Amino acid sequence: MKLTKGEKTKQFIIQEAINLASLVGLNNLSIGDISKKVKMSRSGLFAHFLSKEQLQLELLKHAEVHFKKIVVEPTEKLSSPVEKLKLIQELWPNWFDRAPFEMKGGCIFIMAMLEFDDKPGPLRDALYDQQSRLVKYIRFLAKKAVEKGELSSELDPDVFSFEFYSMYLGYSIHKKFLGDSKAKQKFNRSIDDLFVRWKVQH
Amino acid sequence: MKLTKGEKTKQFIIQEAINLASLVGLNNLSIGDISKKVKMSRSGLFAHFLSKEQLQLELLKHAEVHFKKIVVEPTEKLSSPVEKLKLIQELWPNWFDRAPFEMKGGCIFIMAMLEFDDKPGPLRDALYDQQSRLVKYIRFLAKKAVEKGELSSELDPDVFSFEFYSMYLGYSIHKKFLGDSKAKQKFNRSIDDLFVRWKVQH
DNA sequence: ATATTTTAAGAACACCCGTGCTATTATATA
DNA sequence: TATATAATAGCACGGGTGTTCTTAAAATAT
Repeated sequence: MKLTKGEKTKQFIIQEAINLASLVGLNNLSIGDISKKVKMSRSGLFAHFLSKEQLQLELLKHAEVHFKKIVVEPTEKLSSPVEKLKLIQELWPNWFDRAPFEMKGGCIFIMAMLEFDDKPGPLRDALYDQQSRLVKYIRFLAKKAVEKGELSSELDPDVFSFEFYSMYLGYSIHKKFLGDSKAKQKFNRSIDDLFVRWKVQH
Repeated sequence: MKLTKGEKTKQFIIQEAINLASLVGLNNLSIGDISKKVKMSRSGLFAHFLSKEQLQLELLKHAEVHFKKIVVEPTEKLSSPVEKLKLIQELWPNWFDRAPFEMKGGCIFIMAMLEFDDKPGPLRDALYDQQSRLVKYIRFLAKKAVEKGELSSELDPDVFSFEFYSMYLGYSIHKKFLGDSKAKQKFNRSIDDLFVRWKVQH
């Protein structure tokens, strides 16, 4: 399939904009800043999108597509729920490093959640949708693992997904803001422990 | 001690501004918005601060003072490290509800960390300072608890504080953004479990 | 009651914002 | 290669930004 020039530059804009958004947030992102980055006029860039909100939405969708591709879809080849969860554990931190766009500022979703939690609209809806789906998926896997006897029947899948998700948040903050070089190590220790704790006794 | 009129309105400004900042973030906070809220002119309000950055710093400091008063200082009366940690567990979620200012948007520190993690300056420094001190305090208590034999000697205080802090982050996101009404319950289940896990066997 | 200092408002500053309109240039198609 | 279409730039708009300076009013001290 051949991309028209417009489509090509649009993709380029999106990649650069995502990088910028991971630094300043989706909301603080300004069309002027992006246009400087891609060396276009504000109006020329703007013509690719119907509005700023539309631009933000496209960035979010674009990031989501790659998030799925990088951390969720690989798990579909595995049959064991626990193995799936362990693959997520491996792929989730630094997932953005494997994406075709840069994300120097860290995970764009976390910042976006805080930016939009008091700002109703299509952006918050889309973000809520994808993040709650992710949490639900983790919970689903935990539940399946219990059913299959891979994890203890005393495990509450709701609490499991809460802890798993929390650890990722903690990892992000520790690594990015607190500058903790052992953040990933601690993340893995904590998740590993989560599995050990709820392992069925043999 | 008698407050001059200027000091009184300044305090009022700070309270209203913190409330606003918890909704939109410290960075997106605009002097125009605050002035509308307190029904003053932009310049009249501005005169109370040397710059916007100074205003942001004062908001951060003000919030910190009350955070300490509400969740840290009460623990100083207790002698047992584990009891101190359990009191933090109780006071940390919704600490802002007990503060003299409103914080409708949730914990201001979490949002600020994400806003400023790529923005070097005095604000990031102050924030880094207070948050890392908090993590260190939790780690210190965990270490003391191990030394006193209240927690297992196999516990790594570094991982303990990582998990404790992560759970608070998870609690905030689950409650505020994901609208999880059981967020606090899950937070407590997880922290309780943290203590059970590392309890010394009797 | 008067003098002085503090507090607030008003207007103006240069700058950035998202967006619409118009003209020009580059591309794709015949 | 000529023509139709798509992509981009330029300009202008109303409005918001932090900040400064000048001026009037209000609070405080004498």
